[in-house]
This record gives sequence, C-alpha cells and structure tokens, in this order.
Amino acid sequence: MSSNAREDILAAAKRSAQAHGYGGLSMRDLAAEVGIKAASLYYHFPSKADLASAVAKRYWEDAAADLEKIWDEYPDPVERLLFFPETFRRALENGNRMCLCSFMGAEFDDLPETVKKEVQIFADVNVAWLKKALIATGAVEPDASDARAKAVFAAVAGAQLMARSRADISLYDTLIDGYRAAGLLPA
Amino acid sequence: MSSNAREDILAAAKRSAQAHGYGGLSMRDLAAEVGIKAASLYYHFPSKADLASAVAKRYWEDAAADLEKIWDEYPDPVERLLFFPETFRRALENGNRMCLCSFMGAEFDDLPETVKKEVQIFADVNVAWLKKALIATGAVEPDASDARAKAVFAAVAGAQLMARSRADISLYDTLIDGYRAAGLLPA
DNA sequence: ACCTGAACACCGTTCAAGT
DNA sequence: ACCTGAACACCGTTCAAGT
Repeated sequence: MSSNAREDILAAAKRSAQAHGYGGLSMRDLAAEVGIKAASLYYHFPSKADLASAVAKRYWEDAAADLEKIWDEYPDPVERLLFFPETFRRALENGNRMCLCSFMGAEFDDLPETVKKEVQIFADVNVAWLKKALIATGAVEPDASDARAKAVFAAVAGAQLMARSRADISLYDTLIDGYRAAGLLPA
Repeated sequence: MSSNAREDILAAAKRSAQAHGYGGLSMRDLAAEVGIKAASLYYHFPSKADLASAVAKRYWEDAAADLEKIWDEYPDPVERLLFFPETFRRALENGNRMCLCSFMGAEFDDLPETVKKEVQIFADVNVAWLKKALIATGAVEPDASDARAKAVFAAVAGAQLMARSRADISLYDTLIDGYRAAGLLPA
C-alpha cells in the first residue's frame, strides 16, 4: 500500500506531535516507528523544523477539507455549528491526543518560524469557517461574528486541553454542554 | 535577600516551565540561571520530576492564595467574577508566558505521576473558586454551577493558549469580551 | 551542608560512504 | 534514489570526591 516513506513519516510524526508536541517529537523514535534509521529522515526532510512545518501544513489542509465536508453534509446552520466540537473530540478519542496546533501553541517560544506560521493558519482556517457558520445561523450579528468565532475556537481548544489533562473524554462533553448552556454555542 | 538556593531554583523553574513546559525545562540552563552547576540541583531536588512536582504544588498554592485575596477584595459578586480572567492575563503580560498547568496539561502523556497530580489540583482549586463565585452572583443555578465553573475555566485557559500562540495580548481581551458577549461570563 | 567534574546513556544533526 | 554507521555537541542523571 503506502510504500511511500515520506507519507509514512508525515503520518507518524503527526500522531507523535499530537501526543508529545514539537519538543517531544523524537527523530530517533520516529525513525524506528517508520522502520528506518534516524539519519535517513534527513533525506526526506532537511531538518526537524522542516518536517514539523510540513506536518502542520498538512494538518490544517486536512482540517480545511474536513470542515468543507461538514459544511456540505449539514445543511442546517445550527446542526452544522453544533457538529464543530466533534472534530476536536476525535483527537481525544484517538488515544487522548490533542490538536497539534494547540500543543504547538503552548510551545510557541520554542517553535521555528516556519512552524509558527502553519500553526497560525490552522487557527485562521477554523475561525473563518466558524465565522461563516455563525453568520449562517442568523443568531449572531455580522459585526460580532469575528470575535464570536474566535471565542468559540479558543473555548473548544481549551475544553480539549482540560479534558486531556484528566484523560477524561466525558469531561469534554460536559464542557461543550456547558458552553451551550451558557450561550456560547447555540442550544 | 534570598540567599536560599532552593527558593531561587523553584522561582526560576516556574518561570521556565511557564514558557517551555516540563519537557523544555532544561536542568543545565536552569542551573546556569541560578548560578550553580547542573549536578548541584540534585542536592536540592532528587530528580527533575520532583522539582517539577514541587514547582506545580507551589503554583497552585500561590493561585489559591491569590484567589482568596480576590474574593475578599471584590465584595461585588459580578465584579469578582469578571476579575478572574485577569489572573491568566498576567502570565501573558509577563513575557507571553502561560499557565504552567495548561502547558503541562498538553504534556500530560510525558508527565511523571506526581506532577500530574499537582497539575490537576490547580484546576480543582480554580474550579472550586469559580463555582462559589458563580453561585454568589445568583445568576447560575447551584445544580449547573459545577459544569459552568469548569466551562469558564477551560474557556479562559483556551483564550490564554490562543493569545500566546499569536503573542497577542489584545486577542486575549477580545476573547474574554467574546465570552461576556456570548453569556459565558456575566456582562 | 552544599557544590563539583567526570562519566553514563540519551538526543538532533551531519556527512562521508554504501547500494 | 534511498539508506546507513560513525561522529558531533547536546541533554538528564549519577556518583565519587571536594570544601
């Protein structure tokens, strides 16, 4: 199937970065998982920074595609918006992992410039989608939609972070319900 | 003044962990900052895990004391609650740092058990205070106060994380305002 | 009581060398 | 084209030794 080493590396690096961050991503461990030597990684990616940058870029590209699909699959604006937290829930389901870009947001100080840029694009993509989705519900004034979209994104990321720190996915659901009860998400 | 090496180590380690996390906390760099050799750190703390555990413990103890002070200084329940995000804002003001326990929440998988425990207590302390503060406003049903307190905590932590990842403190203010506008925090 | 140099097994990275 | 072993400067940690 995927005898493409470069793709294997990207996939394994993504999984690892979602659990251990940029700093915790070990080139030696990564190589072992893919079945090559650490030195061989540098044939595919000139540095750890370049690898992480490629991983983060792929990450937001995949997220953008997923969000597009959700947009089309949920014609009802409220249902669509309520489905958004599900994308963050899946990382928790997948071995208590978290959003790669949230983890790297914490590691901001130690991130290479190229990686920082991709991490920020991930937030941009999500916020832009949320803004459109909020406006579509008609419940938010267009003027307020940008601030509200950012608030929803930050709150959902925070819920994922808190749930991860207790390895408790039911806490994530409680938090999202709490956002709904408070009015941050439509009820 | 503080010729107490142990206290100097704790203070420097706290600052570093707020910027680089547990994994990014370097014993050699830390020693250099305190003015001793790395090996000497092990006279004061038997391991990096023990040091980090002591730092996290001190961190929630200080937070608990701060919250008590805020409680007394703000007799008005709504004003008191609105002041809560200020405690997280200060870390951003202080060199774009973040809550030590949020960072370590991301690093959950790689944290020693003793450190995990202290990190969770930090959340417990904040949630317990928020719960009391929410009930005092009378705007939240006691039944819903626990879920709401957790939601506020997670949302504020998420706002700090997102603002840090753009090194933009004004974004933090926008997000907190967004929470207010949406009804998560009292307006 | 408090600190140190030297050593250990790690890490990301480089590079000349292999096929 | 793709991979490797050996080496580099790092890291957390240990420990015997210093004062």
